Amino acid sequence: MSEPKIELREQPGRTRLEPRQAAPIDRQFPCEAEMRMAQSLMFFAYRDFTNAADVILDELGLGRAHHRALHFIGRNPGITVTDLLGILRITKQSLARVLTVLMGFGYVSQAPGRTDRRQRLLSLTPSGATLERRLFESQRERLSAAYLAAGATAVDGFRQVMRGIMDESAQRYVDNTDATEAEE
Amino acid sequence: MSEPKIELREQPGRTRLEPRQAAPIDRQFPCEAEMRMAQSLMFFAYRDFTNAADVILDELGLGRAHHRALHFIGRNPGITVTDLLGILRITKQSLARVLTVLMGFGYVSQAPGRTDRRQRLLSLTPSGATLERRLFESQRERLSAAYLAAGATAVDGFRQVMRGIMDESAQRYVDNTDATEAEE
DNA sequence: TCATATAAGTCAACATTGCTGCCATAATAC
DNA sequence: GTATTATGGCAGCAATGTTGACTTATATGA
Repeated sequence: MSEPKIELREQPGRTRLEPRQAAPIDRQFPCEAEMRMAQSLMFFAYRDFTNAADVILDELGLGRAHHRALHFIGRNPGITVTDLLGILRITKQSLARVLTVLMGFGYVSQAPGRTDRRQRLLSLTPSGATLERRLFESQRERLSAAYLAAGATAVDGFRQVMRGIMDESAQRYVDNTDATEAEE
Repeated sequence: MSEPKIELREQPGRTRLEPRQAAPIDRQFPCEAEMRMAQSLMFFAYRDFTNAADVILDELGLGRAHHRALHFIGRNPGITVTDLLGILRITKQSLARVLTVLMGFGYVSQAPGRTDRRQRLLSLTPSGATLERRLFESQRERLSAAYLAAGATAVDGFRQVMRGIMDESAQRYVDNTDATEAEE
């Protein structure tokens, strides 16, 4: 693979630049090649980032959906079911299936809301927090290596671009998280 | 979370400090808060990036798996089934199911290998290329907005970090693609 | 206070996309 | 000529997403 042998109906005519130095950003800024590259980057980075935790999850008979729930409950102790649904963007039924398992194993606990007793505020139990941390550590290794290799400036760029890709409500979420983390 | 308030699961009472300035990166570089943030960034950015194409895929009765195949076949015309399996990291059966549909709709064509006639070299047909481009354009909007807003330096950092997160073979792949695209 | 809206739980049924194991065919390689 | 490789196909299972309908408890507002 890799080399286009036959045809390739796309790229009508590309101007060629000889070398291939640092960053050949000449024409319009986000050129097609860069956008294409981004598609691949998203695929591979997401795949390998999640794979790190999948190994542990497999041992426990859990899946990525459980990890996502643990992560967001861990970051937002006392979150309501509705709010968690809003973050994950899945249906109540999909979340219920996951939460039932997590509560069955004692990783997540519920508490009625203080002001609104219809709510069931979700939190990690000690063992849930331990598991979530274990999953986190499994991803941390790969991630911190990437961060260290790239440097603080690159990490800042990474954060900016990732933030820009997500929709507004997600941006607001990470902005708040960021603020919260910083002041804690 | 970052700060141990009580033990480490929830936080009944948070100590609050007033301000919340720029970026307090003092301690070790990739501090926990940053790693935690990255988990959220990966989730939201991937979710919204793929969602853009999902709308179109739904109309056609296709899924993300079909999009991924179209993307990598489009980027690597004449790729063998084995190589595509290596990129996608799924089983032969999972890919076969997807390819059967794509060939049934006439989006993908096969040709026997020239040197090894066991191979079935995969390429996009004209209509496959059109569809792939349509899917690409749906993601491009969001992505190029993010790129433009962040700027070339940030994009470079984004690329570096994403590359560092993926495993070695994926890094080699994107390095080759990068070189190929740049010189084309 | 009664009507309506909201938070949450639950059931049944279904689709997509992974996986395993097993087997077949054709072509290559030693 | 036998082993290996590239591909294809079948049966069946698991995880996780979906819809739609219905219930219960609680909150809220006219």
